[in-house]
Amino acid sequence: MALRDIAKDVGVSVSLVSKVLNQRLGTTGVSAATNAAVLSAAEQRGYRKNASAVALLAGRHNILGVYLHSPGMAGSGILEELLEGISDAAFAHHQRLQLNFFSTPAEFQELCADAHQGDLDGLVVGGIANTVSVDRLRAIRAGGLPVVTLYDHPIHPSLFNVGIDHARVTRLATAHLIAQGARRIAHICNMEARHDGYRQALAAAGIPYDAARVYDAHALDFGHITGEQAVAFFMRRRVPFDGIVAQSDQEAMGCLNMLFQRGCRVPDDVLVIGIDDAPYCAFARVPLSSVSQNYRRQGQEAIRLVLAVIAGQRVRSTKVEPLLVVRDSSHRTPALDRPRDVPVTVARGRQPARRARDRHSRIHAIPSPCPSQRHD
Amino acid sequence: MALRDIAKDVGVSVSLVSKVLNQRLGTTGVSAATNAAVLSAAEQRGYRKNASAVALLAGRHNILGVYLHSPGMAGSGILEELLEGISDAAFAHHQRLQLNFFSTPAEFQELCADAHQGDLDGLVVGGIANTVSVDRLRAIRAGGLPVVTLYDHPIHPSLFNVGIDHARVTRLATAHLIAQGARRIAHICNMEARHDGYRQALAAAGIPYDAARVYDAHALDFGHITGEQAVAFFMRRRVPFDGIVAQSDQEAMGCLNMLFQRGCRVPDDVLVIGIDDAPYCAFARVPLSSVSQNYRRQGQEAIRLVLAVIAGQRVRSTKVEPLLVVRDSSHRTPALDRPRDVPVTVARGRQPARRARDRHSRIHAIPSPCPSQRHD
DNA sequence: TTGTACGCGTTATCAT
DNA sequence: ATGATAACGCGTACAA
Repeated sequence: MALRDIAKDVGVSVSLVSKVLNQRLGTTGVSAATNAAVLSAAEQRGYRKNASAVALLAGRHNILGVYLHSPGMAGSGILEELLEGISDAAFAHHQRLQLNFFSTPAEFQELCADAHQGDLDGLVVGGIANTVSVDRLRAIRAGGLPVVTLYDHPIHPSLFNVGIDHARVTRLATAHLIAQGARRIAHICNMEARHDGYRQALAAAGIPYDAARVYDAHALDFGHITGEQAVAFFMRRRVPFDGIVAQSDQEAMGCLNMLFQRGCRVPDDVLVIGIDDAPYCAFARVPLSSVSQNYRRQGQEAIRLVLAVIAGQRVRSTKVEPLLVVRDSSHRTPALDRPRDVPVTVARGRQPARRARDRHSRIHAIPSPCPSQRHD
Repeated sequence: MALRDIAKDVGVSVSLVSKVLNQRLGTTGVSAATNAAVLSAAEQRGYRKNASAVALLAGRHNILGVYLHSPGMAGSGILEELLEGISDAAFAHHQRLQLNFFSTPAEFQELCADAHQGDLDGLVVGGIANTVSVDRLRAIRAGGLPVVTLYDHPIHPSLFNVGIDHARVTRLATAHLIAQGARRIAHICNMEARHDGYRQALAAAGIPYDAARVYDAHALDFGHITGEQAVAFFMRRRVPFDGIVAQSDQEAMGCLNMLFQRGCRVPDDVLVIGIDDAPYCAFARVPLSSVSQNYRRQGQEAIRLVLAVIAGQRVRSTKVEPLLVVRDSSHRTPALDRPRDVPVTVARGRQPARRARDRHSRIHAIPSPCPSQRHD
């Protein structure tokens, strides 16, 4: 099943077969008879190009490295979504993946050493924490390998980035709680950009900012314990609040647990919203509202971007738009007539950004033009 | 940075460089001088083999297809674990991946059509539900492509499988509850094999089987609602129980929710254990005990197996061993002195099967020889 | 309209 | 101990 075989079948030369199959016939053309014969022979023998031969000839490999920092998002579903976006886009462009997970900086550096010498056409680096070495990546880029990162912001001009507008994430969450009637909204603060969004939403609604309603957590403490501590903190100080914008779904779960333990009702007394739209939001004691960061799209964008760089096109770093997913924890009037979340075992389509389990939660996309689609 | 360049540097032939770098010197050997010169030149120029050229020559591609059925395990962490195992093993063997997720049978068939003609050396098919067509896979196998599946049992003799001993999973869970003092253990039944394990554990402890304590769920209803319904079912019928063996962590979460709603305490009144060891077990209202199905190992095994088949070795389908993970929900005396689960943001190592967040939950491996290690 | 020749980078075989 | 040659499958520049 090589060009040779088809050429033999039809009785023409290998190069002619190649031309026909690639439609590289110049100005002249082929005789209709030969054309048809070649095509049918190829069809019949199930001909398929040898990717290695093409790659060898083209000086490419059609392989993209994907280095992901996996800890910090267990169970959040982030990795699944990101990988689905990445694998879909890679497959569509006939790229194979060298997929690697790393935990420690040492592991990351090991991978970088490999990338430097390996047979990769490009590299996508992502995950959550910025535990990677910018210098390593710059060296790789300087060595000629296109690099696309998946971080909040570009970490260097030569390293293109598909980011997330964090201020927008919290702005969306906070504005939603305001729209639901909350006025004294508490906030767990892990990241400055997200804190900005919280304040912007308050300002836009004319609600004064009160630092007493902000609980400062360490930058990487996104766990459920942080949520519990935050609620306990506010209560200990007798700070009244009727809404909480957490920085992760785990934090929000911790908030729920502590609120219930202290006799509060959600959403009746307090509205709660998390970030990430983790799968377990759907089956929390009170189904948890959340802001999805649209990781599937982020993965797709990363592949598109790195391929564009490989192709020598001029590209720019982009950001993807967050999505608001409303469930009971942030909704004053839980709709009894709204169908209950379907079990997650129901098959879900690949194309729609949302999962089938959430067909019944309302999704609010941001209406403004989406910068992440600039290059489509 | 090709062999040619090094040869030019040193002033020898290309083939000699190849021999030196591959240590294929036959019986004769090389002069120490040339040897050193070649090695240092290669080192200095950062020489790296061109994988495409090697693949072309070898008639291989070093690419493995990985087709995963993703729905049904959102948030369980299964996919992460499986993929970490797969990518680790693939990287170790210098194999790249063509990773694809499918939801519907139609999508699966599309992928199969591609595999049939594509540049894959082998195929790993997995996920949870058996929604794949055995015929399609057999056709692919018959076409010469090694196929390894990740299902409960081999679905055809020509398709090797890395499976899970389901009876052992529930046997382990049930025996654990018995060891903790439970005698009237309820059971949610989705799969016959798991039901067998439940009965085996009872029998081994001399506890009579009582069909009234078994709640029959549909084969694919592993969601939290099933857990709620099961508890409600037993209570409605006034069936007494002091333990529940659920069939998933979501089911177990549903059990917890309904038990609390009805005023029961866990673990004081009822012991609860789930299956899968999903990440959210650690931050449930009562940290949830579970049986891990060791998906990381399963992924590693699948790669090993498919490479063995490619290499023409005789292989056999295997099974991986489940691991019992004990947290508070199944433990009569919650140890106050036991450190609380650390937040998941703590970095975790890649090698150990367990996550850092669970460093403090006790893991009970099965002491018997592990069949999955037969081929190591 | 079709065919020939060459080269991508590597390795195995055979010759020197 | 080292070198020359052929071959893997493909695409393209050039020749006919």
